[in-house]
Amino acid sequence: MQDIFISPLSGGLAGWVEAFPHAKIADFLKPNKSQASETIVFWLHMNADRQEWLTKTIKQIQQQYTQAKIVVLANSPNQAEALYAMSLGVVAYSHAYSPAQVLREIKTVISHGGVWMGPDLLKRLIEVSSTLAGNQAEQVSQHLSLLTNREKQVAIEAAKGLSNKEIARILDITERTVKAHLSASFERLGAKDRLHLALMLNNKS
Amino acid sequence: MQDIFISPLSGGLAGWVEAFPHAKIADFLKPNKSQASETIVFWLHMNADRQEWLTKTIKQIQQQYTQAKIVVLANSPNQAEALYAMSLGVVAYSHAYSPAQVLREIKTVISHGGVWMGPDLLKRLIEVSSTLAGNQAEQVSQHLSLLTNREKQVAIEAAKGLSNKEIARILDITERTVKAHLSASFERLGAKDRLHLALMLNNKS
DNA sequence: AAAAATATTGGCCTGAAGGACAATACAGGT
DNA sequence: ACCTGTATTGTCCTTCAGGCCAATATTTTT
Repeated sequence: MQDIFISPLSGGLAGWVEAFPHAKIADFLKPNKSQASETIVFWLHMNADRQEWLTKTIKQIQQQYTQAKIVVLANSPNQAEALYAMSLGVVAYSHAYSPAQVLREIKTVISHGGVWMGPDLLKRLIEVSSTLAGNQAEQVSQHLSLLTNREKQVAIEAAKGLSNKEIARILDITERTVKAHLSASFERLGAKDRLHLALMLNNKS
Repeated sequence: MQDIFISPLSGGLAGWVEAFPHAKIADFLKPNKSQASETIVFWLHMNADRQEWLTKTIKQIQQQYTQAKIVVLANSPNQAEALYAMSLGVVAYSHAYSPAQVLREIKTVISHGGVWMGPDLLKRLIEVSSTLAGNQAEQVSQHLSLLTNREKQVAIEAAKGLSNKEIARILDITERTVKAHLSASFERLGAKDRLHLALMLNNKS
């Protein structure tokens, strides 16, 4: 799992380098040419005056890397910004000057499908939500994080209602392979068949 | 890091044992005599009719073990219960029959300070908190109005993921009749199979 | 270097799903 | 009485899904 830090500070912050000596550090998002199957963690260094940049960058990443996990490291963390970032699909939000140890913890958490946020933020989220009746929009499930890349692709197509044969065609693999990935997906997600899988991925369970 | 499962089912569920062969399984919380400094993960097996028990047990754990992480594994997960549990300080909420793999993921996440919850719940938390506004009534699909009463009943069950046989049993009709109603439903709604029907009735297409 | 996942494909088999082609019974409206 | 829509069930048949038995190559992790 590769780490890419994006920060206006060339060289990044000391804690980052300490935590991930082999990470790439850039000052802007480079176009994704290679169709890497590997999951990439993007660490976005957020400054109060760069909200527009944050929005744009997150969207770009999500377009170019379906597998990416995005972390926002804020110079001046605040709940509003955290909420905003997480509503865009960011899976962790922390202080830019978090020590290396914390950064590594964050990485462990998100790479196993978890979410990382400060205790205050979590509490706030829960308090507010407990009192309100909410709605839900569309976004694909984080169940997907439990699947491997290929399984994910197959599962997504299956959840759209495609047959194994159709999936095989568009992914250019054998129908047999589709079955294998699907069976593995059922196992991992605890779904009993493709319909249950679809319900899960469509936020119905 | 020690794992303690608390479940009314002696022996616990298979997935737990598979995930954590060395965990203790009890049917009630034992008093803590030793002042262990080690972090303990408590996995509470929740049943719909035991909310009182859940509340009491969580409070006891928090009193006796300052370091404890508490996970709730629910037989019938739902958002309300999840919100309630997390408002008590639970750091993960999942299905009781989650596969071993998921349980291990959860443990990894929480033991590194993360929070684990279903994608629905997270999304709901964020949405509600960030918008704080408009809700939207639970609109049952308008598709259903195209069906006759009996077809409707059958279609709804099918959309939950039940098999023809199961539907036949709960509606007390023959499996053949279920098929007839389903075929009629497909015809009327223009669905090509039960999965598409499910997607339609779940407002996904 | 060794071990563990992941991606790929094969064949075989069972059971479920859904279409084709029916029949019967009952309700309500014309 | 007659027609129409609904509800019910039957048999036969084909296709598909998914489990079980694998094996192999590549990648990732330890």
